[in-house]
Order: sequence, then structure tokens, then C-alpha cells
Amino acid sequence: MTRKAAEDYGYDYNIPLDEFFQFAISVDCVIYGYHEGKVKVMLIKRGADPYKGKWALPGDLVYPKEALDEAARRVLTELTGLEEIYMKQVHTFGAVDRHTLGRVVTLGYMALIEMYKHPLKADGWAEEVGWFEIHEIPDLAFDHNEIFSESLKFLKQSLESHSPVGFEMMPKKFTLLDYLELTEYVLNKRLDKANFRKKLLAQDFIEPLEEVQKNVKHRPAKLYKINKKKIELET
Amino acid sequence: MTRKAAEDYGYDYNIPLDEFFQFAISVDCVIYGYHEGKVKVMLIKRGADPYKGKWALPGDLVYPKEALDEAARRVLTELTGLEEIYMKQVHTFGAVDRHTLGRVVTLGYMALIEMYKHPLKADGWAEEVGWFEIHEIPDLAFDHNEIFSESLKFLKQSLESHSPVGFEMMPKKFTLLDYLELTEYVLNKRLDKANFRKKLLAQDFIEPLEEVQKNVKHRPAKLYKINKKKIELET
DNA sequence: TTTGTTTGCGTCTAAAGTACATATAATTTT
DNA sequence: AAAATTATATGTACTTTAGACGCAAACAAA
Repeated sequence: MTRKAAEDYGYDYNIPLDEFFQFAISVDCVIYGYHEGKVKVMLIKRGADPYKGKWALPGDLVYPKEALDEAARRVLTELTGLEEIYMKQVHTFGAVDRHTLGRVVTLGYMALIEMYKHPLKADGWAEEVGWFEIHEIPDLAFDHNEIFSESLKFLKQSLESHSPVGFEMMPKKFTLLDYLELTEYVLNKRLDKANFRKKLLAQDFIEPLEEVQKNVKHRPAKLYKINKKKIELET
Repeated sequence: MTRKAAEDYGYDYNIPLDEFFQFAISVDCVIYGYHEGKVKVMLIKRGADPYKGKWALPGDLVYPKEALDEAARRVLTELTGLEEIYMKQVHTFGAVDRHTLGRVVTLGYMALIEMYKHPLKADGWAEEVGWFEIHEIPDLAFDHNEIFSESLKFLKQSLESHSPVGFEMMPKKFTLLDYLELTEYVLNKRLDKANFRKKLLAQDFIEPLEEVQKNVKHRPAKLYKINKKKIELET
């Protein structure tokens, strides 16, 4: 593409057009999972400089012919082995000096997975993979702490407004108390069991099963499931 | 930057790293203003192909050494002459074929201005500038209709939750009825005057002035102003 | 002084949210 | 096998918020 051609396209700059086509785009994913009462985020330990040895969000550069959501989904699938993952673009970060390799603008994505489903494995460029409680996130590489914060803000807002996202971290069958504990952990405050139950059951996408809990040393709780079709109808 | 150097930085790809640094980034701004009971959006008519003659959102490519918000602010200031403008990144769009010039990923921004304050002037690459009512937006160039829709969704949500953004379109002194009309127009539904008033005055960032309306042929309404410091404290 | 119009405040009612009490169903202990 | 324990499940009362509506006050114009 020549400068002249670019002008025909409606651009007229004092610097050559090629100068503009020097950005790289990356996606960084904040992957949330729920395990034993705690909500955790998957981090990878960087195996090379810059930030060698530091924990970072999993992410990758976007390929030249790849859509943005597609790139995020690729990262998620490669890392977790899961195909169907709830995923949402949260915010785009592009400080001039945020990456040492050049001008890399990154899109922060939030993803929610059923944690027990996926094998914990380090991928290509990561030394190590780990899950960190969301209230104890270490100092991360690049501007990843900021990306994490934005995603957590979104997750908190979703749970506060009872929008049906937290279920993405739950197993197919779960008790209402399980979900209460997830919500309490993320919001970092106690909620009234009875009222939480009523609020949840008022939503029509949550459906009771005939089944109950097994192997508990008290009255077993009823199990519930999510009707995803009804969620789609709402939105 | 050589392939080897890139690998040292933690990347290991099957295609050369340079291939990734071929993106351009742009910002596209949905600029909202309020005038005589109607909320409008500023569009520019494209003076060159592609989409010559079509209306489009004002925007520009991001310079190699320019931060993203900085680029959006530059576009806004150039176009409106205003320095202080409320502005918010809404969503990033990057379909592979969204731009004919090459791979251009664009960030959609929403901006709110006091419309009467700024001179309507066409800028460099635009043939014409116009204001369009938000419920009568024409078919736009590129994926700009989608960008507009996302921004409008955000604006509606903000007004519904009484978050203090709509005031950015109001003059410094305004009546509560003015703001009611703005809100009714955006949400496209009628609201109860008395209840809207109560709801607004319950927020503590809205402060009454001693002044009242002039030159009206009925009881003049009290004028109010916004206390921006209190808004910052809240968020 | 009267009439028309809009502001601005008050009241009532329904709905949603919160706090807390009580009944229920299972296991564990005695 | 009865009592104690634990957590589920439901019900009830109180509080706050949202929505509908009435009416007096303020000003302009006739």
C-alpha cells in the first residue's frame, strides 16, 4: 500500500502510512475458576525475559488473519483443553511502553471455567502454571495487575446484579450453598442464606433436579442445574 | 528485532515475529450532544473511498508513539475545539476484513459534550460534518453502526442507573426538567417528573443554585449545577 | 383579579430487599 | 432408640425503594 493509495482511501498524513502499520495486538486472559470455596485465577510463570520468573496472565499475539475473539478463544482452548468457555472482552490497554518488544496493544479478556474439568499443564512458553486466590494475586508482569483488576471489577458487578455468569464456574449439578459461597468469596462479604436462596430461585433459568447431595454428614441439599437456553432468551 | 531476540523475550512462533507487527490501531468516537430536547451524534461524511460519500464516526489512526486515550482525546479536541471532554473506551473491534486498507483494529470511544459550546466544522478528511438524532442514524461506513450501538447501550445503562454521565451534555446551569427530557429521549420512554426529581436530588453531587430560569412564561424553575468533586469521590 | 401553566413538595401503595425465626431432614452421639 | 447436632428449607415481619398521583405555590398574561 503506497502513500498515494492511502490518500485515495481518505487518509492524508505527514508521516508515511507504513509507520502506522507497526502495531502488534495481543490478548491476555484472566481465567477464573472455583475450587473448594475459593475463586482462583490461572497464572503462568514466565520462562524468559522480560519479567523472567514473574507470574503473568496467559496470553498471545493475535495472528495477522485472526479475529480478536478467535485469538482469545485459541489461548483458552490451548491452555485448558476446553472448547466451550464463557469469555468476555473487558478493556484494551495500550500504553506506549507497556511492552519491551515493541508497540503491543493488548485486549484484556475475562473467562470463566469449570476448574476441576481441565488438566493443569504448562504450555509452550510458560515454566509453570498456577492458580492464585483472587484476593492474593502477586505482582505480575507487564500491566497485568491492571488487566486483572478491571476483570475483577466486572465480575463483582455481575455477581452483585445477579447476572448469570458465576454459574460458568460451577459444575453442572450444584447446591445453592455452593453458589452462595462463590459469591461471598468474590464480593468478600457475607450474605444472608435465606434471602440469597429466594433471589436465586426467583430467576427462572435455575432449575431443581430430583437428585440430592451424597456422602454429607447432615441433611443433604437439593441439586440444581442451569438452563442455558433461558439465559439466552433473556439477553 | 530478530526472531532469536524475540525468542529470548519469551516468544516462540512458527512465523517470523515481524508478521505480527503489521496491525494499525484506530480510534472511532461516538460524540453525543444535547440540543433542544434531542440527543444527537456527530458524524462526518467521508470525502474519499472506501465508503466515499457515506457518513461515518470521526476517528483516526493511532500514532506509533501515542497512547490510546491520547489518540481519542486528540480526535475529540481537533474536531470540537474543546479540551475537557468526558470520554470512555467502550469496546474494541477487529474483524479481519473490517478495513480495506489493511488490518486495522479500532477502539470505540464514547464522548459526551456540551453541544452549543463547540463550532460545527469539517476537519481534514471530512467533506461535511453533521449531527444526527440517535434514533435516526443512517447506514454508516465500516462497522461503525455496530460501534454506535455498543456506545448507545452503555449510555442507556448509565442513565437508567442514574450514574452521573448525562450531565456532561448539559450546560453548567440547568433545570431538572432539562435533564429529564434528555433522559426520556435517550431511553425513549416517559418518566414521572416528581419521582425523577426526588431520585436526582437524593444524589448529593447535584446542588441547587440561588438562580432561577429567566424569560419563561410560567413559574421559573430553579437552576442546578453539578459538583464534580463529589462525583470523583464516589467512584 | 382571574386564568393558565409549570414548579415543587407530599402522600399513598406496591414491590423489592433485609433480618431473623422456625420447621425439616439427615447424621452423630449417648 | 432417643437426643443432640448440623445444615437445609420455609415463613414472617420490618425496612427501604420505586411508581402513581394530588395539590399548593409561583409566575405570566389577560
